[in-house]
Amino acid sequence: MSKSPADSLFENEKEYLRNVSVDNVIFGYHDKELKVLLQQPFSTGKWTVIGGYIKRTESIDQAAKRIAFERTGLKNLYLEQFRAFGNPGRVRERGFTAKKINEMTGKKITNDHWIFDYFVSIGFYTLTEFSKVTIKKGLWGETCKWWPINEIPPMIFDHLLIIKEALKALRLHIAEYPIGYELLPEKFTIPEIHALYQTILEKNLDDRNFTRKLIAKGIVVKLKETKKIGAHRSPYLYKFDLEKYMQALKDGDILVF
Amino acid sequence: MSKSPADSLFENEKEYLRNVSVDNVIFGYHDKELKVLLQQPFSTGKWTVIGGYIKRTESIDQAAKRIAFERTGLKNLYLEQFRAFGNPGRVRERGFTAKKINEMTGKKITNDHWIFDYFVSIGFYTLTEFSKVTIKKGLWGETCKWWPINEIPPMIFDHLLIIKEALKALRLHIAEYPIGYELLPEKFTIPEIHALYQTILEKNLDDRNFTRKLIAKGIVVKLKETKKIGAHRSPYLYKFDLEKYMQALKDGDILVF
DNA sequence: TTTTTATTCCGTCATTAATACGTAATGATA
DNA sequence: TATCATTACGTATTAATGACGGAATAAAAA
Repeated sequence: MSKSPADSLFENEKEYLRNVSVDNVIFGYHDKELKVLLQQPFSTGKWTVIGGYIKRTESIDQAAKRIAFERTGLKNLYLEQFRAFGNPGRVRERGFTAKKINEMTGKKITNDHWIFDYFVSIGFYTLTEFSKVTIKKGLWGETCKWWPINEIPPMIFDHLLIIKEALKALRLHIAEYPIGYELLPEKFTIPEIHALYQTILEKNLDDRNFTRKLIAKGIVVKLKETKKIGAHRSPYLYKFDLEKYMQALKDGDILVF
Repeated sequence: MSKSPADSLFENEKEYLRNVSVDNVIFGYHDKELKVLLQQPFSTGKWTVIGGYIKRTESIDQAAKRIAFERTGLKNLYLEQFRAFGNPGRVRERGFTAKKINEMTGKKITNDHWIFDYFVSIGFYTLTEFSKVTIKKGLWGETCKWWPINEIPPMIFDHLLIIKEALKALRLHIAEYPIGYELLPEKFTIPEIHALYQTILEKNLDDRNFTRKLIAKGIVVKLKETKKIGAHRSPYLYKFDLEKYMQALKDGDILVF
């Protein structure tokens, strides 16, 4: 029988903060598909987002980054905090009792131990190219896979709500800050970036108006080259104007689509 | 020597969650002034926002509401969660040691007890009419008063950052959701609501354009009456169209000023 | 008493932004 | 050879925004 994260938390209880955790909603984009990385830690059939505990020596942002790295292998993921979740309904381990923990770890605790209280979870989200990610198995060999955003399996506790809130936050975010630099190749076509926005916002955007606005903001620059694809006519290639892109990332620049 | 909140937390450690707390930034508006409610819990000279701990039986939203009520006496305050703060720098009680706690409470604990780890704090803000509030002293008789938003005294830990982030969130919020219903009398004048927006946003808004946009949204309705004030000509009175106001509160309705 | 100033109110105009379509050229497919 | 999807460029209408002009009133100042 494999050990669960809660055992580990309990065994290393001096290393982690109590009653607080981090939950990362890791979105992945690739070829007109938006997915979310989920894991199935126990054999309950229920899935969870990529969560973990906070070490007493690290900040919540560092914890989120570490936890995301442990699953995706990606350093420098930008994780945006969007909300905290906390109510008495979200107890970590319904199946656990003081007796069971005593059998498993040899530790004697009472039923009013903090491990039986609920955990407040700080929600973060990020967006990456999912073909770049090699999923790493967790310490307890959990199943872990990408799920399309519209086919989410049964989730534990309030994790479906967490995903929905994260998606809402992501969509609000891209109305003010540009995306694409980590998601598209260095040189990309207008149809590619158009599909990216349409997929994430899940709505059709008039191609002529979309292009006009994007170019008006100055964050994309047209190149002389075209992309040689077998199918159809060769579309022009564009690249981001890094300076303007970073400026817009920093200060925000409302993009209404 | 009065007891500190930490003593109480420690004594009632079965009642509260560990390593998590709530911090409420309570903004108060009255007569063209925006203030924030702060308390000075210990005689350190430093001030804090209105914080407290989360009971294991309540949600974080309920905790925020209870904590705000304990200071202001106001039920039904709407508190909006805006961010969580957590890094190893924000230890609650620098002055406390295991020895000191043992002397004060008789409890024997070690220096790696969770009370010495940092607390993740969930930040909430609210906005009220500060002339409606009768400040209640806390259990430990802390000094508690309203401070103008531009004259914040020295704050503990990252509490100045918490106020600044809350103010940023508040200003973003009123760009999408109406305010005023809890802040203005039932019947109010255009100059009054104009001053409210100008004060909170801390910028001048063209009065003609402001009025035009407000009326275009339909959330205010002109009345036949005028306000009989001694000074100057009698301005018309307006009231909120509650139905449209609540609709805008629910769905959001961008108001660019 | 007359002039000045502050307050409240209503209105205009130029500019910019948003929305909704039209259509031609290309090359793959039927 | 005809059809269709893809890419690209353009325009017309409507709506929103920002910057001003100025009149009427009444209090305050001269």
